Amino acid sequence: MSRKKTIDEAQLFQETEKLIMESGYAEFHFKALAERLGVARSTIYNYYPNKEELITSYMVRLLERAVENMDEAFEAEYPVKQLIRVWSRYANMHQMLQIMPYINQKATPKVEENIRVMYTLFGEMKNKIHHILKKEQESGRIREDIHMATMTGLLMSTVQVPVHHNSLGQWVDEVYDLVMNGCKG
Amino acid sequence: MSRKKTIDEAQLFQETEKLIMESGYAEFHFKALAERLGVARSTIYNYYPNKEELITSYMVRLLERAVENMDEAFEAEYPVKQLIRVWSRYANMHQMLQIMPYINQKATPKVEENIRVMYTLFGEMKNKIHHILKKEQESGRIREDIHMATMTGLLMSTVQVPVHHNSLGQWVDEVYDLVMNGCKG
DNA sequence: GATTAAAATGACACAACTGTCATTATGCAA
DNA sequence: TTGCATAATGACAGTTGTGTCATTTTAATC
Repeated sequence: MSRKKTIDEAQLFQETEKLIMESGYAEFHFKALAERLGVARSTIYNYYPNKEELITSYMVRLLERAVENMDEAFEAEYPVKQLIRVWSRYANMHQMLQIMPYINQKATPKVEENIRVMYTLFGEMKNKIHHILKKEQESGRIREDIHMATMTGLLMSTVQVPVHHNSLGQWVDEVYDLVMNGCKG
Repeated sequence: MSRKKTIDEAQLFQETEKLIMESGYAEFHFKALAERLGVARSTIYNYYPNKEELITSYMVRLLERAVENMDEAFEAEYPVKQLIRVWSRYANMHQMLQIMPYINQKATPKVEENIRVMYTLFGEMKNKIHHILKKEQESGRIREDIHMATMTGLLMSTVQVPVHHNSLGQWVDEVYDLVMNGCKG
């Protein structure tokens, strides 16, 4: 019964990410999005009432997946290395998250709700990293004379290190080596 | 002769930075800027023809100063530590630079020129870091088995590590320790 | 106090995105 | 094939920032 939909949420999310990655958040508006999807701008309003809800919904989904994937690190042989690997796999997520300050976070109640959920997920991520580092400290593989917050911060900042190698594996190897052993000759 | 100016470039730059730091680039427009400066919006057009030229001019000035200040690291006893110190001193500069993708870089020829200058200055910064690391390698204080680009990247990414301590000095101590010696227990 | 050069201002036309809604199109089912 | 539910659409009004310019204000000088 009734008419078929021409787009779905998956396409919406996909084009949202592509648009933002290619053109930045300033270029992210329903006019540009509609063009890429091949539908009229007003069609998108049947799916999301405004761009803030669309983008934050997408971010929540990204974060949820990332949080799930971090559990791999708990079971890995070298948890910290696995952490860096998972972390780097979500490099574009980090790029997406950087646009948060530019989002009108009070656009609608739903947007505020999404932002709250995102902060909760951030907290979970930090907790997981914290747990892993703590566990590594207890088994003596990580030093205990540096504030945990500084180590967590350094670990999380490694996603900003540009990938110069052909394979992500090499990047992970080098960064892990540096994080664990430092630059000292 | 003639009328006195009510604002100058210094005020313009100061309020520009404050506005962006407090409200983000999306809120940076001449209407908001004029309100903070206590002048009419059109007044600002007597100083800069558009916001892109204003913001990029300011960034060029910031970068120039940062590049100058990096020379301190060459003469310091612990060059890498000094590098981290100078680097961290310009934390708000890094925050400012993050808005670059949101600037309409083709707004006017002058904006394009400013962007070019900025890239040149970036190059200089990278060169200086490179030189310092190279020199440290030669004196055996830094290992040589990791790609220079990865080490430079890690060093530069440390500005993202949040400052948890009361004093910036403690932050520098810990980050330097981690960068040099790693997390290994 | 009149003159004048430079600065400040408000109004105007313009451009771009937003959100809504009445209308039109589609596809299934009776 | 007709009826109906749902999706898509285009047009419209509203909002906000942009850039210009004729006019007004200011202060130094004559």
